[in-house]
Amino acid sequence: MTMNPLTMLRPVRAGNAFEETVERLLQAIKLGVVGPGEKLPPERELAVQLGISRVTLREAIRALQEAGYLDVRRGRYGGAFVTYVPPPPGQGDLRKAVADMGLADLSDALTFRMAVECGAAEVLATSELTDEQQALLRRRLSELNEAGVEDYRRLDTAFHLSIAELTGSPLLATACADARLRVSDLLNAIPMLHVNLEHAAVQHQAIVAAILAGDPDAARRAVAEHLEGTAALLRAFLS
Amino acid sequence: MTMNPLTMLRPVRAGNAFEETVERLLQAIKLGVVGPGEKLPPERELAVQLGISRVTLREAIRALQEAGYLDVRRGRYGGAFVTYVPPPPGQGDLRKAVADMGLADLSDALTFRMAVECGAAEVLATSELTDEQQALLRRRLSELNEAGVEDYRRLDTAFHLSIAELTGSPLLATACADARLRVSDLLNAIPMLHVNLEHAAVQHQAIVAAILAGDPDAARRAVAEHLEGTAALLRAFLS
DNA sequence: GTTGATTGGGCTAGTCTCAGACCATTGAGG
DNA sequence: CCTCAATGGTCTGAGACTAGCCCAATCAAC
Repeated sequence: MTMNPLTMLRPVRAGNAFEETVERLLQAIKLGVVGPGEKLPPERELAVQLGISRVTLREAIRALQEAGYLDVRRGRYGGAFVTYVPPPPGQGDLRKAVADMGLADLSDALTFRMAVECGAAEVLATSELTDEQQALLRRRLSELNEAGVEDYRRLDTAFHLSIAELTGSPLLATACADARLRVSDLLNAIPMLHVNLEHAAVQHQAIVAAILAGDPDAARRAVAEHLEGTAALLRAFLS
Repeated sequence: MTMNPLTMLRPVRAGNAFEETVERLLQAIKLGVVGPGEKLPPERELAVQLGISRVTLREAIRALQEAGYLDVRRGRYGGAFVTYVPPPPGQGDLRKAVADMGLADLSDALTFRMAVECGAAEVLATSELTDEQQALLRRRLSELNEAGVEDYRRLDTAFHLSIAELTGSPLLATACADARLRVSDLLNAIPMLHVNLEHAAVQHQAIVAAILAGDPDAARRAVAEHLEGTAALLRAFLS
């Protein structure tokens, strides 16, 4: 056997459709893809998008409703409205969050994130951006800079994912989203200190500048430095 | 809506379990994870590894048997033996292979591969390698250098995937395997010209050297150059 | 008010998938 | 030759999942 088969012969499906759907919707909610007060697409549409039957989707929505994440209303202009508001960041849950996922998985997730997000930034800096794309990137940055404590995580996620999506590579965008998901619980548990936010703002600025300047190496380094900062922060609060 | 929901609200499952299993096994066979003459793990084991029932696995195996990829034998020391031998590379099918996946998907796959494989090499060059790991890397390289036309693709895959697996990040390894899969049909359709093989050998050597030297930047550049070569080759045969 | 479009709520028949048990075949070792 | 462990082959009952249909509620527009 010349190759390790474990990488290829891994599980075909992660669990049953219901569980996966709950997980997926929860991620969309926690990451703020649909923010507080907004509503999910209509069941019939969403079921198609998720590639599952409406019955299964409804079960998942019902579970999230009972868990307090959604408020479901009938009738025209009804829908499943997000009631979840992200908890105020605090140090309390960090150790628990880490314990939940395991140290090996944490390292895995951070490594993965570093690889794909750096890659995305480099790709984006290499490609020619339209005025519209440049504007989007700038807008995301300024939105993030003006964000309050409430919205910071969501807009931070939006900023990072925009870089991935702008590459035009769905695979890369998905990988970045996946990476973000795997560390989101950790990120939410980190207290947002003023100095850290300032560092992050400078780094975000550097990332955008490098991308707009078409400097792949600088973009990569900027992202690497930024993510390294996050990782260091995690380590600091864990030790 | 502050974020593009299409990245998060994508399909939960790619298809039914049967189809996904056939696909997965076919990939393992075509990539040479289980080479010609070797056999798949026993059904009961494999079903557990793939996270599916034995019934579904058997259906998939039967399909592959009827398609001529496997020879299934009963009794002790029996099993599902791989009969597939990779077809001799040729230019004939390249356009067809590209047409099958579409130009946008091709670009997506190449971009993704560039990002994750460069990332893996950089990560690996950053980490401290044990003697054993260094030896594995060297062995894969020398195996590849001594490979005949028959084994070249398989050993090339093994070499690239080893880099990903040695990072110790399953997520990254899986991403690299996935990326490789998406271009494997293209790679198989490229004729293996002597000059190209020589270039590739030099580049492989450079990649290993950079990793063993612990030079992340050089490792990244070496991989980027190597993959860019492949992409250029594809473009050349397509125009 | 009445209407009609939109949306969630619910039902059913059929298919897919699973876990587990038991049968059939093979071949090395005694 | 016989035995027995390992392996594929088969069946069954239960549960998950689906497609499609119709009902119920809501609210803007008329």
